[in-house]
Amino acid sequence: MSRMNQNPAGELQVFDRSSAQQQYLHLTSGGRNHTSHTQIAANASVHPLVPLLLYSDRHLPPSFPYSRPIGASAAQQADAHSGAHPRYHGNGFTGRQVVKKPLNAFMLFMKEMRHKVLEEGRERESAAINRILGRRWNALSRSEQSKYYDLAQKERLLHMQLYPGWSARDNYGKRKRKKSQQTTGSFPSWTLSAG
DNA sequence: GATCCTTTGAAGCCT
DNA sequence: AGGCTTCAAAGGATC
Repeated sequence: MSRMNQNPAGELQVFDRSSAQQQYLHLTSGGRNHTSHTQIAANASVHPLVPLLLYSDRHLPPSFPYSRPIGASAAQQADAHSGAHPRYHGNGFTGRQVVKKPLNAFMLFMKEMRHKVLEEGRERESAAINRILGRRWNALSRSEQSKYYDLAQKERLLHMQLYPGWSARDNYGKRKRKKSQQTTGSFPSWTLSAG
C-alpha cells in the first residue's frame, strides 16, 4: 500500500527526485529563503510540475535538510512506513525543521487571488479576504476549479517525491487548540497527548 | 509574542 | 465507514 508516486486519481507519475529537489530549491530560493541554490538549476529544464511550486514557497525550511540524495533504502523504508517512518520535523535534524502540508486547491486559489482582493482595496484583514475568496471559490465552475485541483494534486505528488515517508501526522497536534475547543470541556483524549 | 479569525480541502484519529 | 479535528496561508486584531 504505497504512498509514493501515486496520486489520488491512481495515476503513476514518476520523475527524478533529485532533479525535483533542485528545481524546488531554485524556485523557492527567490523568496524569503536563502538564495545560495540558484546555481544548482542554472541550466535545468523545467519540469511540467514546477510552475505550481511558485505557490509553495513555504514548504522548505531555511536550511533544507534533504539536499543529500535520498537513497533507495530510505525510500523503501519510508514506503514501508511500519510505524517508524522518518519524521520531518523536530529533533531528527540540526535546528528546527518543519515540513508543511502541501497546499490544497483552495489554498492555491487563495494564494493566487489574495493580491487581487487587496488591490480592490475592499478588505485588508485576512479573515475578511478569506471569506470573500471562499465565496468566489464557490462561485467558480467545476472546470475553473479543476485548474486548482490539478495543481494541488501535482503539489501533493511532488511533496511525496521530496519527502517520502512524510505524513501530516508529523505536524498533527503541534498547534495550540482553539479557545472555542478548549472551552468545550469535551474532546478526544488524543488531542491532549500530542507533544 | 502568541493566538484568533476565516475560508476549503486533505488527512489524521477515534468510534 | 463515518464523523470530528487539525493543519495548510495570510495578516490585522486581540489577548
